[in-house]
Amino acid sequence: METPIKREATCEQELAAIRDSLEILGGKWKLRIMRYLNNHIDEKNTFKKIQREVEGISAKMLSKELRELEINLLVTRTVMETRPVTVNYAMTEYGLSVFPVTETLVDWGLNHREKIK
Amino acid sequence: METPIKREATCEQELAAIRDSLEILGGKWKLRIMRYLNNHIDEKNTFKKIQREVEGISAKMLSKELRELEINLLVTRTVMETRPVTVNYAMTEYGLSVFPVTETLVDWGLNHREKIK
DNA sequence: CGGTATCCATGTTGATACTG
DNA sequence: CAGTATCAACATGGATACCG
Repeated sequence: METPIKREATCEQELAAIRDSLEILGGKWKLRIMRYLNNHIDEKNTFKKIQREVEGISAKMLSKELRELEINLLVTRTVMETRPVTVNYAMTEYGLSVFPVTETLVDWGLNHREKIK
Repeated sequence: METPIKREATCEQELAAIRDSLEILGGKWKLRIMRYLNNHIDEKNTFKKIQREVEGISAKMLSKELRELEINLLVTRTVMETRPVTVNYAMTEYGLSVFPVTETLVDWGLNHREKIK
């Protein structure tokens, strides 16, 4: 179990933290990619396969988004020495930590839809 | 106390709910405006005053964002019959429900910054 | 005061073609 | 297969001027 950390943050730091979170959760594709990977944990998820299954994404965007997810330690990239080469992507343990956050967004969003209808 | 509601949602509905949440939390200004209003509950928060205090926002954007917040029932707009007319904005009770959600974004963001540094 | 209208700079995304 | 390069389209936001 993790040690609970007492945090103090200024208003500006909080806004920066929110920006950081939204940079990952707020874009058009990152969450879709991560949700796909998370629902296909036991499979080999190659670049092509992800592109087929994440509806509408271009190679350019998929490449860019996967690179950013990797830099943020949310996703691993593994080059398989097949012929031709394939590359495998998977969520990291740490990456799974985004899903509880998205749950709160889902809950608020569903409730909000009820509220304003 | 509210009745807990058991929700079932498809993947697409969940993504739509997240989009709804992010439309409000994810933009550049809405959260700053709401945080400002929430920290100045006992004051008259006129258009001009908000524009002065929310750093860098233009009248165009402030007008647009406030209108969207009002439509989403997060903020009230009250025209005061002073001369000249002033308009007063305030968080609604319901609007306060965004702050627990932002807290989870702050927590994840702060933790993430530690993680990747 | 509380906005709206207009025009413009910028960044983000898509389409297509191409490479190792 | 797994990308990159290039160009075009579009959305977002800012600056300025103006109105009731």
